[in-house]
Amino acid sequence: MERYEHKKVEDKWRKKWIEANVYKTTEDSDKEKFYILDMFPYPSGAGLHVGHPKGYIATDIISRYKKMNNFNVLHPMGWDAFGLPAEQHALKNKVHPRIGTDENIKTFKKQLEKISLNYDWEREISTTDPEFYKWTQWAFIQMYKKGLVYQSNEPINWCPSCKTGLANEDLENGACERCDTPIEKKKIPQWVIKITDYADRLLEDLDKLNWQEHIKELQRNWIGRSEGANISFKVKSEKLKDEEIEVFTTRPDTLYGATYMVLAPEHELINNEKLKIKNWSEVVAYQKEASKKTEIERTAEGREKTGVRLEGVMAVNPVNDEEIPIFIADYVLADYGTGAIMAVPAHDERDFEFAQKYNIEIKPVVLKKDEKARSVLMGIKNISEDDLSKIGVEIVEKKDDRYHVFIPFNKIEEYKELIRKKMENHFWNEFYTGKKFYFIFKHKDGKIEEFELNSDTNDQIDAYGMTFNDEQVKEKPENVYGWLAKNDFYKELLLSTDRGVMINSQEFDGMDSEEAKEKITKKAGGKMTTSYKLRDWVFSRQRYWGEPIPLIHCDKCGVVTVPEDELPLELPEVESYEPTGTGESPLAAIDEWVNTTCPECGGSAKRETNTMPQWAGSSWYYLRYIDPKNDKALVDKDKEKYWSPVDFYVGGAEHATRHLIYARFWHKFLYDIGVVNYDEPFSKLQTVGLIMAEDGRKMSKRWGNVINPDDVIERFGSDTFRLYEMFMGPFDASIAWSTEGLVGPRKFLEKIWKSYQSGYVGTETSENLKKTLHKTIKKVGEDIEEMKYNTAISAMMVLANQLENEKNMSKEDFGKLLKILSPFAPHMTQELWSQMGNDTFLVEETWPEYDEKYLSDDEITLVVQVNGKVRDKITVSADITEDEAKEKALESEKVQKYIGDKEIKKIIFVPGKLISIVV
RNA sequence: GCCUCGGUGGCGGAAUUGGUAGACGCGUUGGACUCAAAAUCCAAUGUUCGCAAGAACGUGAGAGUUCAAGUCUCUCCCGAGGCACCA
Repeated sequence: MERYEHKKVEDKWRKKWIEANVYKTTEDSDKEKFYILDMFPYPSGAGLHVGHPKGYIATDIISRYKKMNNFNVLHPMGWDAFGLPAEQHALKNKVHPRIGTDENIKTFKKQLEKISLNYDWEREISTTDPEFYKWTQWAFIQMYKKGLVYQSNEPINWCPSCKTGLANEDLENGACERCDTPIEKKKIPQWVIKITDYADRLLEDLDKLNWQEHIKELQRNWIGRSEGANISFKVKSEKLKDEEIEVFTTRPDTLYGATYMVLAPEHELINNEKLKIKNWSEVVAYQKEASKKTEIERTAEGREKTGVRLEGVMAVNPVNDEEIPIFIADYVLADYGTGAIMAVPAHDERDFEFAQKYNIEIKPVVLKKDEKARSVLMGIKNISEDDLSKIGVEIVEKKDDRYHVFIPFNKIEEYKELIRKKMENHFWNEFYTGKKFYFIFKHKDGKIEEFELNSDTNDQIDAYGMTFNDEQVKEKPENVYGWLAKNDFYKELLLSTDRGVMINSQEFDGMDSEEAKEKITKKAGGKMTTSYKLRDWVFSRQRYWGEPIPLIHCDKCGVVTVPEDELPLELPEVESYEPTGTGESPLAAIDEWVNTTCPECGGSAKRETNTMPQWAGSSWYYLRYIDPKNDKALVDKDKEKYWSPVDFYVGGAEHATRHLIYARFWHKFLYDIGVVNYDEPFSKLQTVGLIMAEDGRKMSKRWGNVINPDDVIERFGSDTFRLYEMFMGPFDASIAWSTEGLVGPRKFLEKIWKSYQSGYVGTETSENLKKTLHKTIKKVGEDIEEMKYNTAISAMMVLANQLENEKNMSKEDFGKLLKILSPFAPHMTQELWSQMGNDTFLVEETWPEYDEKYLSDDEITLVVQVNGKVRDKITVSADITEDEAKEKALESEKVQKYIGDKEIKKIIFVPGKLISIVV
């Protein structure tokens, strides 16, 4: 009997497939297309580890499956090869980054070929290839022409270790995503792309994508849309009359509670000399301090808020003309909203903290809706607990001289009556009715006065409150809500961030706060607007190994784009790739490249020396596979129409808010200028789970726990490797590698090999085995479509086990088995297929159909439950009627034992499943 | 703090969407073959009690709905990922 030697089998077929060019994608086909794509890798020096191919194997399986189902499949691969590691390597070894990059690509490709992934290598691309990045530059120029690119001098995120500016997406907790170095703010001129112009579309179009909900949610959060209002406050100082500051707020309903205003330290108005800020030096000192801080220092958890008041300047609240102080504080961010806020300490935790520190008034304007009325009850000498419980009042806290109580809404009148009768003289009681506060004053002589708290009664209540406490009446009355909020029992109602009922807000009192939002905004002369967390895309990098930005600076004409017929603008050779760290790229040192002529006026001009971020090429690479050699256009329109969009995109979840946002943006732009026919690039997205090391940690050179696929393939074979990675568990789960675990899939392959070599094939297939076979055909097809490979493989294992037991199968049926296994284990199945006398390639064969008649069983096992517990299992024919089933179930001795002489109350029959008897 | 997933044997994981919990694989134990070992094959393998037949318990914890809950509802605990001074 011939032994299964994986090496021999796999080498043989790998060679034959390449010779026969079976993976080539044919154009102009009448077949339905299917574009399946992997996120292309960065070819690192370390080569592949076993985690990389997991996604590639999955797409390979789908690709083969779709081909066998008569689809025209596009399944390409390429290289995302610009980036820092190649440059770092070049610096260290004094070779051009291109050399290292090319070597790495070669290694990666060799490794991938060993797995026999059916990529059409004729469509291979690399982002570093000038013929490719020509079109990255071209798209950038189109964006520039459409006004989507602007130069910014705002301070940007700067990584002092990578010596380059970074986009918001490149940060992780305030540090560089690559090297973990804390980010500094640095002022250097930057090219920025207005991705925020697309924020709404990026958000809304998520709804039409067939992506995992969890990834869409990440994008929604990243875009971070919030509805709110822009409202202007007049600014007053000695000299200044007409200046205004606009704030952004999501809570315009709380405008009456705005007791101060805060500007970001970088806010431009501060530098307006007319403000006549009296403590100018203090303000400047604070600005300086703030600019020095790293992102991490600024946002460190638990950090106390700081700020400086602008002395001699006040803002005027547009709805009640109240003058409020203005502060600068770094808890307000310059680049979100308008860089200025109205601070409402009563309904915002940060403002509350700041107000407490700087002793600013806290004025509640929204009363939280509560389930119960509540009160702090004093003067209780004559009030017994019994008195209270009789009318349903619940004591939540008891102190010597007071109760904190909840009052049912329908007992409020009884409660009032009790207070009037039994509260001691010279006390008052206030309680919250669910909508407002109500006061009952009992004077020394027993006279009773009652008030609802509102702006008319506020002063009177405040005055009574004072005299009852034997204090002097104040000259200026206080806000009663303010002193009520000092009591913790009321604080949670008055100082909450929830929606509720308006109070303390003149004509809006009593209104629902949601409803008040728009009305108060209107009264304030503001307008409803939307703000986003998403920032514009900082697009300049001060490094060498990236696409040169195709712009020219001319003294006369300003910034001019490089003429399109001069593209690609190639990276020049340079002596030193070393980043300068000054904010200039290494390209700035090459005079003969930098100095050029202006394409508009012909005068002398200088080239832009920054390069593009690594995300540029990957934002559109998937389009180039459709038409990789086209030198007239980014992609041919007809070809694009046929192949786009990508039907299935597979890659790591870590790209959810980076690559996948940039690519969607880039694609929408290309759609807007008519280059592509669809406004979303990837209709279905599936994320791959990580493969962890055997020790449960991430695979990393640092831990020395990396598993190289070459070693695995050498020992177990590529087919086993492929099967194992798919069998490990759910595709998107991250699971630890187990070398022991490889034995299972290997044994499974050997079982099938042996079944053939032992002569089990060629005779009859039993009825039973036929049933399993057809059920398996159905299941494997369905599971592939849903990427449930682990269960597909286990179903085939069941089939193989049964074949081994029965030792008989027809040639035709065994062929079907080989076909459904072939996407998973292409080499061994192909060898057996050929040994059976076939001279075709399995990948070019047709996927077998299952026969409905084998899917249902004639006899089934019916579970019999008594009171919900399984007591017996009876074998019956599949089409048994309810009455027959009941009769049979009751005949069972075991069942009778549990029924005994008890009365049968109910019998439930679930066809094909169970019968449940309730006694 | 907020958002999104998860929690099932010694381990990776199944479970037709409310209907036999633990498929399939690994590991472990026993047996066959062998001078022996490896490989292979057969059998057992959730826990507890029991010689056995069998019984009870069992899907993070607690309650609830139901004839029936891993699956639905509520409360809580733990873990992973993401966001985080975003007004």
